[in-house]
Amino acid sequence: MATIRDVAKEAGVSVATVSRVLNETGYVHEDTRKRVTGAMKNLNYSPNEVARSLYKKKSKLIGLLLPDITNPFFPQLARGVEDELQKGGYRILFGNSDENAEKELDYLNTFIQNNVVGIISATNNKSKTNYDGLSIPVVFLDRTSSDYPSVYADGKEGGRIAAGEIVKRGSKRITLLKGPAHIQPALDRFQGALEELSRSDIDFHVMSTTSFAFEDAEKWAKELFSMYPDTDGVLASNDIVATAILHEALRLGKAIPEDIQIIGFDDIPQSSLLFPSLSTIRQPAYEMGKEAVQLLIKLINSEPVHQQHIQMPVTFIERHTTRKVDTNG
Amino acid sequence: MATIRDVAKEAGVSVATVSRVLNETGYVHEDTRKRVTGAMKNLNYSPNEVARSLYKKKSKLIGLLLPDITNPFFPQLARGVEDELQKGGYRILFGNSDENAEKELDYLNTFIQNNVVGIISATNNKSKTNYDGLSIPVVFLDRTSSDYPSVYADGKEGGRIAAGEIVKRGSKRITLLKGPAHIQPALDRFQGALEELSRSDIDFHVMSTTSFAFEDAEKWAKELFSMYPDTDGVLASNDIVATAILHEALRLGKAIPEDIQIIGFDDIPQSSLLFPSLSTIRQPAYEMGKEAVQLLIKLINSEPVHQQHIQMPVTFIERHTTRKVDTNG
DNA sequence: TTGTATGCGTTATCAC
DNA sequence: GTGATAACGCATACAA
Repeated sequence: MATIRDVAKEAGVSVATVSRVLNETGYVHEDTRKRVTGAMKNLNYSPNEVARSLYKKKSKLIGLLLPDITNPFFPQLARGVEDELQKGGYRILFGNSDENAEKELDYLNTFIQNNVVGIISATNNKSKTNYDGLSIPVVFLDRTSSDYPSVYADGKEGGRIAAGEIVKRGSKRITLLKGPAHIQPALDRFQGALEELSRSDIDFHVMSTTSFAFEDAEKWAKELFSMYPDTDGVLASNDIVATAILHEALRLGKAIPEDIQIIGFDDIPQSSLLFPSLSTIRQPAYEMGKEAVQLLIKLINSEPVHQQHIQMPVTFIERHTTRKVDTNG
Repeated sequence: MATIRDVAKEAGVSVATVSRVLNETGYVHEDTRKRVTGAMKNLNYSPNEVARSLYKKKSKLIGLLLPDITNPFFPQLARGVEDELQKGGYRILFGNSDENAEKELDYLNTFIQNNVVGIISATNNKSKTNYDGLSIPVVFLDRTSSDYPSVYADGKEGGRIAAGEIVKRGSKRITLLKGPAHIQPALDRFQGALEELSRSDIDFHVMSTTSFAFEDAEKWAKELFSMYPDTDGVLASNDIVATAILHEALRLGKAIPEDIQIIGFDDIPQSSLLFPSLSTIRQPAYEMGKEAVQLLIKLINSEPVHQQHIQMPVTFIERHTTRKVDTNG
């Protein structure tokens, strides 16, 4: 690896001059500028970001902390983050926390140790104390916070919409699935649905799905139909769980959406490829990622920020696990 | 942020001594060691990885380059990589290349500029020249290479198995889907299937699916059934495409697996949640990620490596888009 | 057993 | 316009 010194020697100038042409700071004669850029080309020079980072006490790195990239909701988020970050020349230091406070703290520390200039975190740990005392901006993604800037979907409204739509379409014995209690967005959508359901005259059960893991989804599905066999409407905690419910319902020979209606949450890409395709509440994951980055970059640059808390809209995606509203039963 | 100098002052020793206790190198009296660790605690000191990296010319960072984390096959890989890397205290600098040579080169450059000690790349670009002249170890993941260490599944064998199984189960008019020509693993599985099919007396068509994107999957599915409406067996280029085919077949009122058998490739997590659940050729993605890291770390440490090219086994996962072999038609 | 001094590759502050 | 040089935080060779 060629260093700035090598370039300086090759071009017959001082390192200061090389640095000037590199950063386009200060005056430098056109001729020498050419000699320098020529030397850079010759030596295939590119500046050492580490040295730069050490001196300036700031890098072009940001830390991205996700609960688990294996959950199909997060790749979308991550992609939004990356695409937007790339525009500003930032790079991603990446980690999965598994919603584990210790792992989270560990990653946070190494982010700091590597001079990241900002952090985007989508973890839902109670221990926000992990973030206190950080001298760099943090924005929470898919997570509300009064203390920190955040970008999140309107889960409560999503829950309300889902409940409203399923009731409007004629389900009478609804099962409401409650996601993990420690995950705020899951709680929000649950509470929204609960609120809306309570407002109606419909019977409903609440059942807890204490994880969003693929391996467990099937278990919840079987449990649901063994406990509430006459359910004719399911409000799932997310699309994974909804997929498993759909699978099990079909396996049991139920007609969808005639016997049972199902509404998911998230609108992960594969939901439209199910058969019948899954009606769901869409969160604009990719856009949320981008939004979070835009906010973070403003913060990094100490630009004025109008909104510290950005709530993104959710929408009902009507597909084929719900009946048409005209032909409701 | 406290520096080593602050700690030294607080403990009343020199920075060298602090460095010694930090790295457990050289002798240091127990008493002073305690004073130093105490001071570290007091000041909440943790070493600056950037300075360290600059001095030692090596970091605890590795670069991970994926085609697109949004493709459900890759999160598994990524997770395997991360989990294994974590054990060694390494962190991930992450990027998606979109199989775009320019983006790839861009990421590679910034990896180098940030002093990564190794790179794992799952891109399938022809331009392996991007990697020549790198002074750090690279291992290719999900990609064969004679020039570089690599970890990949036996795609050709997978293709053979898939073809063999669908023939054995009685499909007579098979459509073989060919993935993007520039993606070697897709080509391998195609060629394996082609080979096996050619060996039989079965009629078959070949149709190209030139991308693995969700948005296109539906298009391939419709195209397939409009071009080859009497197909009774589909060998899909991956599980996404298979999912779309299944969806379309069901939509057309075909009975699965009686009218059509479908076999996918990858065994992404959601495949088992489809209905009917998808028969597929499993690649051990998570394990492949781990394997790649183990190889990379040996390379980084200049340890002897028995196998530069690790081929992982693929297996047929029999689910419900294929008929039982006893009751074949 | 401990301290001093040097350098890792850059940028920025001064002189010239 | 350009060039020395100090400094960023750390690890090491060498002295003491």
